[in-house]
Amino acid sequence: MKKRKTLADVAAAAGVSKMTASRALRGDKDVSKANIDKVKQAAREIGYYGNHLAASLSSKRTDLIGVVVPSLSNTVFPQVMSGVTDALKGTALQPVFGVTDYDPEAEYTTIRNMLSWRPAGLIVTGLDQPDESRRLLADAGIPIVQVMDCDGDPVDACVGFSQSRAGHDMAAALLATGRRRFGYVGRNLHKDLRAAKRKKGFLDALRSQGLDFIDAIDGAHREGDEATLPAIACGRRKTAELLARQPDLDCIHFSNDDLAFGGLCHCIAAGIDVPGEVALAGFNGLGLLEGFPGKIATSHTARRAIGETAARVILETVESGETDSGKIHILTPTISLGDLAVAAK
Amino acid sequence: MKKRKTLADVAAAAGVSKMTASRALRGDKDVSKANIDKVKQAAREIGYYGNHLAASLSSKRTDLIGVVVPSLSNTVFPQVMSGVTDALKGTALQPVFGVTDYDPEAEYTTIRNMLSWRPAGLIVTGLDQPDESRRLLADAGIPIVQVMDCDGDPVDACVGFSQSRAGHDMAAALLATGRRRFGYVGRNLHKDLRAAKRKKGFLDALRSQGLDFIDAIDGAHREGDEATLPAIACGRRKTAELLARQPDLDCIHFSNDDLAFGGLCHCIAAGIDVPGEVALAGFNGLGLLEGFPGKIATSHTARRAIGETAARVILETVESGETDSGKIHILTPTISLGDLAVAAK
DNA sequence: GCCGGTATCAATACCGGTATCGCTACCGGT
DNA sequence: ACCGGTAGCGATACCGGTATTGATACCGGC
Repeated sequence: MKKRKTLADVAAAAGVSKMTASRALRGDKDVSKANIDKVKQAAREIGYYGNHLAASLSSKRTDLIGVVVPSLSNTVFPQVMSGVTDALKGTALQPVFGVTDYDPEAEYTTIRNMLSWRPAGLIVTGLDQPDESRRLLADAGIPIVQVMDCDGDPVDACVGFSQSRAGHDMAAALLATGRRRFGYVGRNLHKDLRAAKRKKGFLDALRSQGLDFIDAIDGAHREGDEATLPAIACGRRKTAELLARQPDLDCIHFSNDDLAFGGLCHCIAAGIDVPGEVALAGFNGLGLLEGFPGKIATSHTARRAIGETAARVILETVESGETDSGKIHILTPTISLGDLAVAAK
Repeated sequence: MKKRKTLADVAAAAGVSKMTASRALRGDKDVSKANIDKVKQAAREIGYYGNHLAASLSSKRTDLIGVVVPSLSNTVFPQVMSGVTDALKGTALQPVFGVTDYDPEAEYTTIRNMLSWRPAGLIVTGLDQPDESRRLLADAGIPIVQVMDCDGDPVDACVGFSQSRAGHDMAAALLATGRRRFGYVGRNLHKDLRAAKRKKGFLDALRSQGLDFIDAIDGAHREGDEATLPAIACGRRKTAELLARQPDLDCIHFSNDDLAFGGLCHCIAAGIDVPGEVALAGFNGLGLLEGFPGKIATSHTARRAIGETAARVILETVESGETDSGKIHILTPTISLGDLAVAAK
């Protein structure tokens, strides 16, 4: 294999100094048109493509934006990532993704690792990082945007919505349709803190009416198949379990739409009328539900927009050269009740 | 903001030279236990976390593996990414993702950009990069793994399956159940080359029996809503269109499961018996279909395993220090016909 | 014809690490 | 007591770019 081309090679080929070559390729001024052409031509001929490592080290700037998400299997996060990617398209900035698997330890490592690339900004999921991670973020000296949640104290900027209020509002909406006998199906709640917040918000609303979940499957146990089982299949199985124990529920709240859809699958298969006999409520408003004939209740969250806004916040902060981006952007989810509104008891 | 801590700061705090500090932190040998402790202690105290830019530039090695995928909205790719992430967990290597939106131009830019970070290896989707991109990959001097497809000539290694054979086999399986009047629904086929290959393979199998698609919606036109409409809703609408034009089809092949599921949604809503009146066949074997009561035919592709294998190939090549990883790994999809086998005419 | 100003380029000093090599001190063997 | 070997550490030279400063030539104005 031939040795990698360096800027010096380009400069030599073009008959100018390294510095002039560098300026020409970056579109800096102070280079004559003739030399710009010569350099670009030379670069193309020898197949030069630069070295970000050296460039960034030297200039103390990178065009990287770190994005830390907990998971790739929940489609919500790829959608946030899409939003970020889109918003950054056409700019000099470039996203780099990291996955934590809902593990705070892995999150700390990932953040640290990202910071060691000296990114221009960081987007991380959630507000509830452990102290150690928080300190890392706070001291990084770059714009930090925490997304998906706004119940708490952001390190810097924040784009999302109140998870607990989202849960609360959904409960209120369901209560308004006359439902009283609630069940809950969740998964990994010990790790998915935002889902836990929604559950809590939901529960608070129930309690304010003197109600409670009649039964709940959190899935904090049985790690094994939890991890491997696709969410929909998991939701289906757990719904079957729950309804076997409590056949007279009139509403089941799920921690998200995947599980809820699984629940719907069970009901269809078992011949249970939804929402006649039992109403199902998920969370997120996945595209999946849009095309599907049977409707369930859900909250539409603006994942894509959250990603886009987060990216834009960083972009603006970087461009304006400010130190503090510290704004809070709230994108409240909108509830849709599916066929439930019509079927209100 | 305080100035970023450098290795020199750590060294000073620990009372040793930069070099000793560097070695201690990296776990190199030739450092006394006492000094290792002192340095690590000092690093923790002042909150040092290294600078990958400098380290990589100096050592001429990075622990980055670039992963280039066409899209994040097709869940298949996040799944491949998940596989890569998992396989790399616990190793020194770290994935970096890039998205091309099925645009060859963007793909070229992304590859170039990734290479300029001097990654340890590259995973790219597909075999059909334009010449310019191919040359870039071939000359990079690092292990390259092309994934998801193996119809063609890989630059280096290759992990996937034959897209056209997959199409062919599905057609054969459907023909064996007695279906004869085929329709096709696809989306973005002008960009999604692999879906186009599957369609071609499918069509070849039909033609070998003297058959053809009676009607097909490719969706190469009407860019507008193509892009924004969720895949399932899109599949539903197009299926409605197709069946309106050709009510007597006995089988519709879709370019993937999302569209196929959309088709199923339409049939359910329209009261069309699946697979009694018309059989539906998708591609990928999404988890979505597993929990769902109504079954359609599909090919299960091992996305996760493809990601894992690709990562492992790079890992092994890097560790063994070989120049050429050049193996071809085939993970043939398995066809499941859903309720179709039973309902065979 | 002299002068300050501007356009263009080159030389030099880093950026923050790591590779390399040399030096010292100390070890056991004879 | 002498010697080769090795463990432990530090000085120095890079890695491949960019910021900065300095040098040169050429310009119009007086």
